Amino acid sequence: MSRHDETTRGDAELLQGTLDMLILKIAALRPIHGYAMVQRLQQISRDALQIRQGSLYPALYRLENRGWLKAEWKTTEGGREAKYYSLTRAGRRQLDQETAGWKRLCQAISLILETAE
Amino acid sequence: MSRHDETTRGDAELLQGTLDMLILKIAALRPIHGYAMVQRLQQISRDALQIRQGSLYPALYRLENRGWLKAEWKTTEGGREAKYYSLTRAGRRQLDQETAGWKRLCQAISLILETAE
DNA sequence: GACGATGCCTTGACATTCTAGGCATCCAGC
DNA sequence: GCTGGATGCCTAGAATGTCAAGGCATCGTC
Repeated sequence: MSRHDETTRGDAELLQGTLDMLILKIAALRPIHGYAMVQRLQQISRDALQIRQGSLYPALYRLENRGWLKAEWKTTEGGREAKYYSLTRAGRRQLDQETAGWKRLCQAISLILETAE
Repeated sequence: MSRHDETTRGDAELLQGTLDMLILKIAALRPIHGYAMVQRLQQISRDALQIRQGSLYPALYRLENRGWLKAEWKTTEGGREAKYYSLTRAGRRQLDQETAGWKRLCQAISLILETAE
């Protein structure tokens, strides 16, 4: 996936506030570097989610700064240096909290959307 | 509900991008004025959603400007003048579209969150 | 040696939401 | 008659997060 792919279309935007949760979740599965996160998220969501690098890296920086992620340079299978992110204990808590909040909001919005009359 | 109630607590934030959809939905049920929207949304969502007036009114202005809502001054049951909003045809389309997008995103995020291993 | 994929990053614009106020009217209670 | 709360509208400014659009370096392949 080259840089040009990500600039071709503008749909598939995500909801502001969910990106952190998604990143934390992906990092919780196993340590992973940024570039791979994009692909993994896209793959799991069956192309419904398309995270931009311009959104991802600032978010990673933010999450690391808040102590929810920790980074470590390692070598990929491809033999390159990459920054692997994994969850801290606080990150785990944060993920749980955000997940709970997400579900609450989801339910609330469903209540609204399904109101007839 | 006075202004002071809404400044006392800071939780129950909503996701950026969902407010427009919620407003359109509420207005689709029946013409309604801004002040009542807040109460209605809170009531239907069982207090899970708390819309701030400072978010609401700019949003109403935005939606009206885009041709999705139309406003009309009428008298409330309480005998006051209030601005009643209702959906335009384009607003109806927009609501359907946003609802579909919301469901798609919801599903995508669920896929991520429910990924084990 | 050009091009695509892999990897990282930054800058600036943009939109949306929140904070924190303001204003006017009406009614109930003291 | 006055005060405070509820009903209704609105705004300015800050904070935040995302996006667009670039840049850089390395590697492999044609």
